[in-house]
Amino acid sequence: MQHTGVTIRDVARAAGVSVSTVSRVLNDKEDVAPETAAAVRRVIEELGYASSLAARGLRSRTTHVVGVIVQDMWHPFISTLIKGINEVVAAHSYDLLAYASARRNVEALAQWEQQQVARLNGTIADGIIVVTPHAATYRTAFPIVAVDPHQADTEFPAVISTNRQGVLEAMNYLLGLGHRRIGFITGRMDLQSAVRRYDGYRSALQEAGVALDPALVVEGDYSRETARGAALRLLTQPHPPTAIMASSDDTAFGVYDAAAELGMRIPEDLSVIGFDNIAASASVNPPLTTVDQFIERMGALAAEIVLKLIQGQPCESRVHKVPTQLVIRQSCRAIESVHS
Amino acid sequence: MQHTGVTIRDVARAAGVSVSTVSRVLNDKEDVAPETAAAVRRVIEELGYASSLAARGLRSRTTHVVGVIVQDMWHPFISTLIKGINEVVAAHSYDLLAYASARRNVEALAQWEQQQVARLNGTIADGIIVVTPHAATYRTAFPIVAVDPHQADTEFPAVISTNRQGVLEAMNYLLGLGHRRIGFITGRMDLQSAVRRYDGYRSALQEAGVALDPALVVEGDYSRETARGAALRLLTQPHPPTAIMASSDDTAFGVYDAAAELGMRIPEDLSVIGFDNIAASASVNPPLTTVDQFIERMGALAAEIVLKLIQGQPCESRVHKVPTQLVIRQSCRAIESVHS
DNA sequence: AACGATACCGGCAACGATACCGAAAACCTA
DNA sequence: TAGGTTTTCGGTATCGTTGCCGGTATCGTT
Repeated sequence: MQHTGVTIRDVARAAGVSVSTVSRVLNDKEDVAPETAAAVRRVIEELGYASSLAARGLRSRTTHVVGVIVQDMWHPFISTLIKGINEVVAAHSYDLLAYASARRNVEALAQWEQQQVARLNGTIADGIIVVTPHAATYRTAFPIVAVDPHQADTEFPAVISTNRQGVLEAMNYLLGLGHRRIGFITGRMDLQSAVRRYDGYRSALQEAGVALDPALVVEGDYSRETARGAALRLLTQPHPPTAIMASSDDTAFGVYDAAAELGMRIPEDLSVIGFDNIAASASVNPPLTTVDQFIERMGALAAEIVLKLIQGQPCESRVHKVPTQLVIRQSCRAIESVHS
Repeated sequence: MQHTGVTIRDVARAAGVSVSTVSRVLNDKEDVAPETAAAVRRVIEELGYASSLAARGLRSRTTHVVGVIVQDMWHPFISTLIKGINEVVAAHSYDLLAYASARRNVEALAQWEQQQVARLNGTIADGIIVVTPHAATYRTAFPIVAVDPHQADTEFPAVISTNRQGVLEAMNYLLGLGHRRIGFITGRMDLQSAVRRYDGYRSALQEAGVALDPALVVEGDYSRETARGAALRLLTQPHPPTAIMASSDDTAFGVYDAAAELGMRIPEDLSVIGFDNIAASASVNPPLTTVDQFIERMGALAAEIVLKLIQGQPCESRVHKVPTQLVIRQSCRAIESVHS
């Protein structure tokens, strides 16, 4: 007995039955006498036994576990997403397992994901949700759902929000308030979501007949710190913007930081709009006007799809869009005509 | 071939070698010719193969994975903790696996945890960190570390913060500002941390020679919504407190909500102190004075201990305390003498 | 040329659990 | 009571992987 814990054999021996019988009790099979089952259950409780996830999955190919592959469990977007996933998954009495790998070499992210998928594939989880995947295909016929994938068209179902449309709405709001010089801080441009948000920015300007000034677009990476630097560059140039459209709430917070450093007030001196509507955006000062992308609902939807796939039901459509909605708070202000 | 993905056998067949050889390549063993290894590696990459975590763990009893058992991955405390854990774990090139179970019956939490531990035990993870465990002992000789356990003395190493001391400091700050009627909203009193924070409240009053008024203590559960109700009760009574010590930042936010409803300004009409120093506490309005318990460091410490245990090193002490620190921001104000 | 020492690799068993098959026991039915 | 049916249970193979053992090929040495 090398196993550090209690195995099914220990239970069988203690209960005076065979391993098979214990297994039957564990899985609520028919063929077992009530009193035998009761005795086995008592022993299981006494010994504090639980079947090994690994061994069970290896043999029976079904684990009642949904896996989530992420690069970082801590980021608010991901953690909110997991909340949405967890609720649906728990309601179906599936367990949730989030996996983050240390061995991550940036130049081969797609391969890294493939590895993670293969590692959990079939033996640990019944289905997998991959968050912001780089790859568009995995070598497996396995329930997989992507959330916010890099690639536009994936082989597996994907859940995305209407990124372009969301920014478009926000921009129209700013334009309606009279802003014409609107700065833009991009997200990580290797992400599909960032590209589409930038698309929304450009489309809105075009529709409004405002020429795009390259000096007003700065590249960010969704992080607060990078955004701070980007905002400083935007705001210290000769002809600074009167409003900044940020590609994420974190990015918007970076703008807040920069404004504070420059002694600018929001919204009096500068209007700001974020994207995501993470929890913090309601409680910052001033409360941030932002585009809600219903992250929890995205997670819930992804979970529903993966559970459907697990149960063998086909997935009707490949791309599932979750609509966005502009949440107006207090970080924007109408601009008075500069010449009046 | 029932496996939905690629197995070691597929790799062996494709590379024209035996399964054993592939295994040797995978584990960087000595006895394999460089060109053979290269060929195998090429096939592995072509097929997108990765060894199954389950099978590998089952056979070799070492997985290079640290497991974290939580009830909810979403809560800021837990998610921050995971961030701290992840950094240390990744630095040692271990993978991180967070597990949340759906089958949770509240009356038998300790047994539920035992199940989770047994489930991951040995075959999936090399060591386990249990967050806010209910049980004080598990039936296993396995690297286990607890963070913020319910029980005061556990059989396994535990990481806690100096909860009592933290509240004591905060209270002394409030008392120093002249406050005498200080309300207290407790945490979930079944948690060790909540009890110790309440201890700190009582000790501070006693040391200062202020009698404890039971009307100023209301039970909460660390949640914002419950705290809102609790704060409303505190603030609408005949002789309301001039300051509220909240058992967590979320609790303090609930106090903010209640104050807003009642038209009270913070800190002009009411001083508030929180506990945790989660990210949001710096960006609320006004920025919250709170007790930083260095959640990330707690996670990092837990990870270090569990890695040490995995490597067979003994753990010198059972209880590891992470010191707290009062972070003074703008939610408190000195009280003018009511009679002047 | 013959031998021993390596280097390399394949076969087999085992990890803990479940699926399947068939045997033993218990229960009917006539 | 004999025969048949059902209930209950044990034995065995197997999942994908690695550890161990031993076999073969290659090479250097005298």
